[in-house]
Amino acid sequence: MSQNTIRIATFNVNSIKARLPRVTEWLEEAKPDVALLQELKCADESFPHFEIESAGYKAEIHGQKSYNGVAILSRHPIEDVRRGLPGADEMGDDADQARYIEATVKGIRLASIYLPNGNPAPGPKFDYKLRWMERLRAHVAETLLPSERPLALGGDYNVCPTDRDVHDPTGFAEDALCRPESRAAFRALLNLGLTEAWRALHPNAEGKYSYWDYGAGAWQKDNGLRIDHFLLSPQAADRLVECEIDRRPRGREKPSDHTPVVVELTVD
DNA sequence: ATGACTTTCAGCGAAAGA
Repeated sequence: MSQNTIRIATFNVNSIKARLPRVTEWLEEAKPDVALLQELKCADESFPHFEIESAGYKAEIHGQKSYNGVAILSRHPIEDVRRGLPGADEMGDDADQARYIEATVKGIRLASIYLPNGNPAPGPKFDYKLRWMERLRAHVAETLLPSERPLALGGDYNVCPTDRDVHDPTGFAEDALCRPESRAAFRALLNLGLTEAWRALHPNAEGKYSYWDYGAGAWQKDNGLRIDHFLLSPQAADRLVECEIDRRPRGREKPSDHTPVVVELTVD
């Protein structure tokens, strides 16, 4: 007896308008049930709903002009949408940054996350990154995990979890993506009981990346970083079938600097 | 090599990205 599965992708598109041909052709070929997008760089009212619906997807948006912006695209109904993490009021400086959207699809609680980059580090942007990560940790601990439901948090975490996830560990040692504080905050999420899906299925892999800089021939030389991840609650990790990096979109004309990561989970 | 590339902005150079 075969089981039904759901395929969920995460993709930092680096402008949904500039990337629309890449995104629609990838949706047509990869056909994920859900696509979590980051860096839309557009306001809610200018999101290209017509083209996305024509590809077969409904979209819930948390947009922002010029910067940031996240979305949940789905071929199935999207329920109980939440925009933004709790705690913005205490932050003082980020009430507007559109970096988090959460919703339920087919009984799975999903989030699309665009974690702050944090460079240059040290500095105020790095402090902001660490505060944002603590807000995410608190929300997962206080609200999401206690529900004891399947939970998949996908997105651009802007963290290389270990040196195996960086083409040049020495050169990036002081970078906000690789610094010990960033990695400790990422491990604090895992220590709540979350599973990093790709690493769980590829425990010994090195040199597998989800981002390549536009410059210096980084893609051609495979000088990349693995910073796009899925974190799963125990109830979702028990359903984990597969997690793969889809390199195809990065090699095409006018690509995003990121490429999608796809996770497959069984559903009832 | 003080670089490299891309996107946005009521732009015309600068900021941000990672």
